[in-house]
Amino acid sequence: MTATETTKPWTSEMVTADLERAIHEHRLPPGTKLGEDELGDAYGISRTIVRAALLALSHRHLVELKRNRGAFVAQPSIREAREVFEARALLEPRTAHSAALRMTDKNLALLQANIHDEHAALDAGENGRALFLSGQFHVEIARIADQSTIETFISELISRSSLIIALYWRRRAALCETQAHHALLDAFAKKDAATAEDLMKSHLLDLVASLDLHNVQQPPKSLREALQK
Amino acid sequence: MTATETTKPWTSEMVTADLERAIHEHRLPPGTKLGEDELGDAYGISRTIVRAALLALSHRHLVELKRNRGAFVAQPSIREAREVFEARALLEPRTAHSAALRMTDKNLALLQANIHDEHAALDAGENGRALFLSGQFHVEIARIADQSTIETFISELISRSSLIIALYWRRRAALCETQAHHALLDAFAKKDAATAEDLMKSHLLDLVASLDLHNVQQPPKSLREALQK
DNA sequence: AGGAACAAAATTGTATACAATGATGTTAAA
DNA sequence: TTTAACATCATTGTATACAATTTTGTTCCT
Repeated sequence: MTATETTKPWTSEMVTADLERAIHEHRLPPGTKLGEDELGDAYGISRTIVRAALLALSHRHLVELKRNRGAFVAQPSIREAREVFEARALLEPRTAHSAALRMTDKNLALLQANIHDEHAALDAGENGRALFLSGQFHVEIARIADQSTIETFISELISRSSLIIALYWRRRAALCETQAHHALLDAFAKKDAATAEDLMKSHLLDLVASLDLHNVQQPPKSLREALQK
Repeated sequence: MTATETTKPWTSEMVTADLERAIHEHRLPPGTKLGEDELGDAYGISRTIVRAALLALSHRHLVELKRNRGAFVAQPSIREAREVFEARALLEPRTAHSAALRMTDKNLALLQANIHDEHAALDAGENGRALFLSGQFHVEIARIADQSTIETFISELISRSSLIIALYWRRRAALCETQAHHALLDAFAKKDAATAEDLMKSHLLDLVASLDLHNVQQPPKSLREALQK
């Protein structure tokens, strides 16, 4: 895990953020059991704090709590995957539009730095970190649009998308999203809101298209049901 | 409160739902202190469960947790109020569109029953219940659209809207939303998706217009700041 | 051996004890 | 009387003990 015992006094919010990032970066793959004692030992805290963090993550649909069974990194179904991208399609293009109108040089530089860091991570073979940064690009846009409510939703959807990518990604080619992000950056630089909105819309469509959301075998609801013929 | 001691074994989810409804119906107005012992006594459970419920409500922005101070029913700022309706404007019209396409007679009957119940509640002077039902109409549409992810978001936004109405409602006239809901129902009956989308869009605009989101005195961040001249 | 019944262990669910923090009230000095 | 320091009280924060449940392992019977 990320923590040793005697570093700092972890709050439940810090643990939540730490776990969310680990999930987002695929260091904790879908289905991973998150034992309370185990996590408590890792962070040097009691189960009380761990449970608060797991509860928070479950509210964000990043962790599934099974009564009397424990917490597991979520495994979004194909159905859920489609829904997540439907929601993103409703929220993100219009938010990119707003962001373009409010874009400042400073914000532009932030987005540029993000793309740069993602490149660096990819070159260093840190795919998880690259994926995280790629997601942050989208969250950053919502922040620039100055819509914290929508930002919260998008942030959750981005993290869930990372789980979806872990499960349903099919293109073996490296995530060529940087191209799309570059194009968005250009539109932002010109404060071209309409173009930014369109680019975001197609970017999301490309993302969905890069997934295999059809016949992949789904996790069976019950073993019994799965095994009878 | 709603509970006596020896009724049933309340789970944290049940307590969360019960409190959310009480907030939604304005039985717990914005700013109300939600003491842990007090709630625990009311439901006949320990603070452990209460804290889980309060945590859940805080994640939905219906309760504000102040460290070492306790939990309070949220008091959304004007800024937040605008954001909530911005988010609704992005999500709900398109969702109404989808719902119209998938509308069945059974779902139509459900919506009709909802409107009927709201009328009955209004006639009985149960304004809180009417407000709740009015919100449920919107959530129901998302459910009919078969978009559970978006439904979760809309459900949260609806509850937050109830807090916003409690704080910023200005028309003294009764909530004449039923007209808008009736019009929507007609569009749904005809499976007229485009009209449903338009009606939802203007319905939300009307709602915002019925609020006073301008010069109302906002809760000061600090007393000091508020009192120096 | 195969399988059912039972026993043991591990893990989560809940309540509670204690610590930490903040609010309130009182006293004493100026 | 004012005000600061202190003491008391109430409430939340965290850890832990115990109960409930599930899982795993063992034994015994067929």
